[in-house]
Amino acid sequence: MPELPEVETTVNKLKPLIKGKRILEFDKKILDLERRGKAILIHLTGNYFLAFHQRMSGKLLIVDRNHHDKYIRRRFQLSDGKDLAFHDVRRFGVVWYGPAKKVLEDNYFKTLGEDALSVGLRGLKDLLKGNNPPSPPYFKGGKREGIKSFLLNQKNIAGIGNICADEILWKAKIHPERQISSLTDKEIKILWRALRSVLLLSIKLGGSSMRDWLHPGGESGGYFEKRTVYGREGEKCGRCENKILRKKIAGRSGYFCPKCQVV
DNA sequence: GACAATGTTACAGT
DNA sequence: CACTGTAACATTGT
Repeated sequence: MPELPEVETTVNKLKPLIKGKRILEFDKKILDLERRGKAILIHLTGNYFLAFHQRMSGKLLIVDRNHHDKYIRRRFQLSDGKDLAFHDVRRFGVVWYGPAKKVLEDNYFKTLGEDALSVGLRGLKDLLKGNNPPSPPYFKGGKREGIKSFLLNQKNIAGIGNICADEILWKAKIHPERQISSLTDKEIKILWRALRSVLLLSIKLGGSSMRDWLHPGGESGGYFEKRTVYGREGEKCGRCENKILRKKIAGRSGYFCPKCQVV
């Protein structure tokens, strides 16, 4: 499911394909693209934004104008003759269009925490310990909350989804239900490093193409094959002889090694 | 029918 | 009261 690495990949791949082109129906030119959390923001002339959240099954594709598909929910004709298409089987995806200010007033953007790739070790520590200002204005982390639930909450840190959370926690050897208040400074440092390495490796490999997620040009990403725990219930842990468990945590499927991930 | 997924909201429980 | 966890919701292919 599109998480930070997939959205980052989408933006990176889409940028050279559409930057500078015009969107005919809006009569606006595409100035730039950026990722914010798991959303894609397209900056248009006139201080307008076109933005997307892929949620579960959304994909942004560049397609020929005569190419049709029942799951293309929205399409935008570009000045180069191609179409930018929002393909979304599950219809959970969100499309925003309007003045930049209006779009950013949407609850999703308004409550988004600091980006997972921008958070420094210091920042992560402050978040987990509830230090400093009410860090992000909509910060939701509590003392006894489990670490996975904390990482998945976009109001705390933006961009981490279910796959990345499990991969990060396995790498850091931390149990997903570990209470955040019990994490030592040393563990937080390991967690921060694991967070960065998982996200950066996934971006390098073009994200996870599980189910049918694709890059705008139709290529698939290579991270899903490299994953260590997600979806690997019953398989052997990559570090010890134990089997990967699956348990419902924070309302999602959680995969982890009960032996080397410390509660 | 159950399930998988995201992110928001409502609500029961501590 | 403040904080937690859980369930429900939007949807549809498997």
